[in-house]
Amino acid sequence: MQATAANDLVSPDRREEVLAAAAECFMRRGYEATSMDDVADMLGATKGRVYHHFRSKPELFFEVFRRAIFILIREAGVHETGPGTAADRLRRMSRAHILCMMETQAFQRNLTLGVDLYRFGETSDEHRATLEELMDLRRGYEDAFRRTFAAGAADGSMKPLDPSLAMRTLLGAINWVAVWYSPRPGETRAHRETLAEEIVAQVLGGYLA
Amino acid sequence: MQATAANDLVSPDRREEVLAAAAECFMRRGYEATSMDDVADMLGATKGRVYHHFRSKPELFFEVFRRAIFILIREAGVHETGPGTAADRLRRMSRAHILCMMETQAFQRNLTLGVDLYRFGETSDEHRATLEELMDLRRGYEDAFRRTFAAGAADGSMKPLDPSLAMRTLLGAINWVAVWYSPRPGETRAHRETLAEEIVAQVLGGYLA
DNA sequence: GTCTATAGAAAGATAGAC
DNA sequence: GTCTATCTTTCTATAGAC
Repeated sequence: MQATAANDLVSPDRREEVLAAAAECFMRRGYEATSMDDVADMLGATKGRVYHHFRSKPELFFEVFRRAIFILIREAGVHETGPGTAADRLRRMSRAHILCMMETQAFQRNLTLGVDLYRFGETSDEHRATLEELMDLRRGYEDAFRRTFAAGAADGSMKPLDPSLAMRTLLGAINWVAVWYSPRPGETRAHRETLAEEIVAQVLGGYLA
Repeated sequence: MQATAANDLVSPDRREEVLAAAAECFMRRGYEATSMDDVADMLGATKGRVYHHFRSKPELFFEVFRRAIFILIREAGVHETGPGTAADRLRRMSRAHILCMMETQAFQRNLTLGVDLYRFGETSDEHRATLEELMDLRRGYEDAFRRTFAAGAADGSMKPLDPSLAMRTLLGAINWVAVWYSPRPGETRAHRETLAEEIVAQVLGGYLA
């Protein structure tokens, strides 16, 4: 169908714009404090446009969340398999994770918010199912770090620490980048990569054998 | 005045109850998602009680925030001065910080929320001044870690790393405890201390000379 | 010091024009 | 596909009884 083909080209981009605006708003003000009007304002539009692409505010948030975790899996998670020792692989995973925190900050900050919603939120059955699915995605991503810590203990490249605890302290340190980082004017990718390397060097030092 | 003396004994406790309930609510649902009715419900009371002790919702939040940072300064910040090398002092500071994250979790989670409010929030002049003051308190606390990293480079007990970056990665790792930690039934102080020691051992490893 | 009742503002969501 | 107008609910905050 030609109409569908056209939509595949045009509609996703418009939808994408709404999504990016929502991520930015959620990051700035938080999920609850962000109104649908805020998202629309950021686009220079009105609510009508937002509601045309997303049924409700929770669904808008879920899409932002899903996007954030997909980016992490694609950019960092993939390095779980690769050459070298477990320590080498963990270094590549951490480096990529940090760059994601810096370059898709608006999306990534929402991962933390999502956890809160999940742990304490009173949501409908439908939304709860979606949250469950999203949390599974996040857990799966975290498992890659857990497994790599275990692999490091096995291949001798890393200290034999509790893999779950190590995963949490490592992810804490590098997730926090999304909290304090803000790009300097004129900053290049090379600057961010240098910064990421420094952080990795500091953080991973404690886990290496 | 006897009335005042009585208030000094009674009123603060009632106020304290409201404060603790607010911290708990803010942690569970976040600041914006928490209504004054939610806080009252947690007390088995109505809004009237909350508004009797706190003029507005922001002021309630500010008090929670202030309490959180005071606890950190009192419990962890004080260890900046003490015996041993800078590494020894940083160990004691981190250990105490982690225990605060576990034992006053409800209060501590709000420190992160406060940062968001400050970075992007559109607040009144009065509230902005208060936020400025609270952020100075937080900055001052962070400076203790920064200074101790610098002292560690000077006395040779720690690697000569960028103190600001090291402070951020360390605090990221140990702040994250408040995000993932949840107390097990029957857990004792001794359990938490053991856990805190493990985390400190893992995290500080990378910074030691 | 706490409650009930309510005013006033803001937000999520929908209907229908264009 | 986007806008205007509006319905409905929810929330902050206050007034006044007890």
